[in-house]
Amino acid sequence: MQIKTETLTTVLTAWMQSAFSACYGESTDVSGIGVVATANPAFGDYQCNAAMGLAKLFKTSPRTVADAVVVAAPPHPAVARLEVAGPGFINIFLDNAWVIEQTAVLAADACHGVPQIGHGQTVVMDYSSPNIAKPMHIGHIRSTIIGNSIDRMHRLMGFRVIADNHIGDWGTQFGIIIMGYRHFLDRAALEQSPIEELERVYVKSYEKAKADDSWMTQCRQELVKLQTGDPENTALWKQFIALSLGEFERIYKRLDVCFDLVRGESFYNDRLASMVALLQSHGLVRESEGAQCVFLEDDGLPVCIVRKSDGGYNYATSDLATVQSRVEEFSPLKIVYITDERQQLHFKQFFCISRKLGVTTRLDHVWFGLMRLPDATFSTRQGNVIKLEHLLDEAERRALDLITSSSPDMPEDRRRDVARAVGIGAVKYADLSQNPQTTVTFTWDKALALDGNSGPYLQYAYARMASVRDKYRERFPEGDLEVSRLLITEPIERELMLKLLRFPEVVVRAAEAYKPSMVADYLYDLSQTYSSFYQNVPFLKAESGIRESRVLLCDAIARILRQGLGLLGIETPERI
RNA sequence: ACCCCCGUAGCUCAGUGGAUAGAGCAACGGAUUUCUAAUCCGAAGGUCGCAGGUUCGAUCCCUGCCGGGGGUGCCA
Repeated sequence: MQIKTETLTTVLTAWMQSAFSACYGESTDVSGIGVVATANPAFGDYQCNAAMGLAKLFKTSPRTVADAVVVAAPPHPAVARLEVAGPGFINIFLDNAWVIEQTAVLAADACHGVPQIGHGQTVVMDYSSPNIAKPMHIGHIRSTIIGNSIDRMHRLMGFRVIADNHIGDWGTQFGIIIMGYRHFLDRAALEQSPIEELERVYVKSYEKAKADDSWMTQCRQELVKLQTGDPENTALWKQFIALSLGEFERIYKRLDVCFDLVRGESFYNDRLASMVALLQSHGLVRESEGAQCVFLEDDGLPVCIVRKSDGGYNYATSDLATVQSRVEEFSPLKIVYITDERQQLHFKQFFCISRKLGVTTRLDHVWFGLMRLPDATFSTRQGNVIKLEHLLDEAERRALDLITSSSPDMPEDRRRDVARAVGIGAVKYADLSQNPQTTVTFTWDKALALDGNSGPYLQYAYARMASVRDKYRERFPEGDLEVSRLLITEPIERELMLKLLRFPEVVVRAAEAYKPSMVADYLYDLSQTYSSFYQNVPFLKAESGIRESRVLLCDAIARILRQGLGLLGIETPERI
């Protein structure tokens, strides 16, 4: 079986490069010559701007270069004509029959033209990674949602993805929690809401530790007992994990996020000592103030502690051991970490040390900006956190209100189901449509927007497409879309087809840039154009032939929109 | 002190080394006997933080400055 790896842009780029070669000889370096979609249809569909840059090299004018390339370009089935414009732009006009044919091919393809560039390769994705004994709040949604979307994009491109939820189940906080649990626990509250109660005792114990040195010392002792296998503390620790995972799982189910592995940091505990030994054998470790350190000043990075003066290990060591384990077990092409921006230095350090140990696997850190509240930075201790479940509940409630008023005839259970999809879709889209690297200022109205540039706008557009298809079947039972073909009778139909043909490269570029927002942007733009089409051009009332073409186009857009929203983890109800 | 992000319409944000910088919200004027008005159409809104530089061409790349956020050896 042949694996598709091309997109429209790569096809046109290769062709344009061959035209330059034909014109200026095989020895000319054409690797920098590219093709981009035009901003204005007056300038064609795609354009090549290379003539301007190369004119100096060829010691002639840009227009002369462009004219020569246009003449030398071999015929291509996709290209109707070329035009030289302005200072030396080469404008490419695609052939209508080819556009129609490719749209039909794209719509029928299971992956909708997305190239299978990951075929036969494995990627490990490390995202979400909440800490045990702490509730998930709105700050945790970004890693989960962004990571999951990047995960989905890679799967669509044919990668085997190992999504690993690297739970924070080890570390100094457990001494504090154990002390809190022993002294402050309210059993009834634990029954009611386990994580909230665990967090409460943690915060109380933490406050006491800050003020009371002897309490802090006892916390450390409990931690040491846990780390040395004390049965009682180990049992407590396991209980904390079980309680937390149960609550996390409930949220993941609502968000439709699932992992292939849930391995906490503790999974790698027995590798920590040997990891430090390995670092030592590479001559990377030096003792400083009682701690084992890797100095990275030659790489322009601050020192990294791999074993504390008390003999404990910290997260750099743990992450190094985790890489080692993942490389051994999965032989991945790359390992991708999705965390907030505060961890950039940590990842630079441990990636650097990994390379010194000879790890050649590509390691990528995808970071995103913090979530803030309009008036304050929010933190657990200030008590101004918004729990993730509260956000999701509120989203579904608002969506239900809207559906109840706009579709009063819909049965109750169905209305709830749609409200769930729309509410969760609104929350996800609000996050994914923004450039990940900017700080998000959380507001309820933005996170739960149901109109304008929002998840529900896209879902609504989809529901209308589905409705068109169903209405067609209802009113024209004798019609056969299978044997009908696409036509271009209005400029907006061609515009829509060209947008559909861009879907594969949007997915590839978004995945490579780790930016789901690029997919969101594309889908919103597509949906806007569709809405205009829908509003201004009759489908079912058009004459036979044109009617079938428009219904087919509508169906093609629906398929792409459904797949695209799927990449964002957003459902597409058939009715809203 | 140093390092990393951000600064675009009143507000929230897209955007790309290319031709006339775009959406949403808010505000203004229209459209519903019609395929779902959660929509569409129109008008309005900009020294792309400031100043230099590179380039045929810079909002985008480089340097400096100003403003905001984050980080910097024993938390993760």
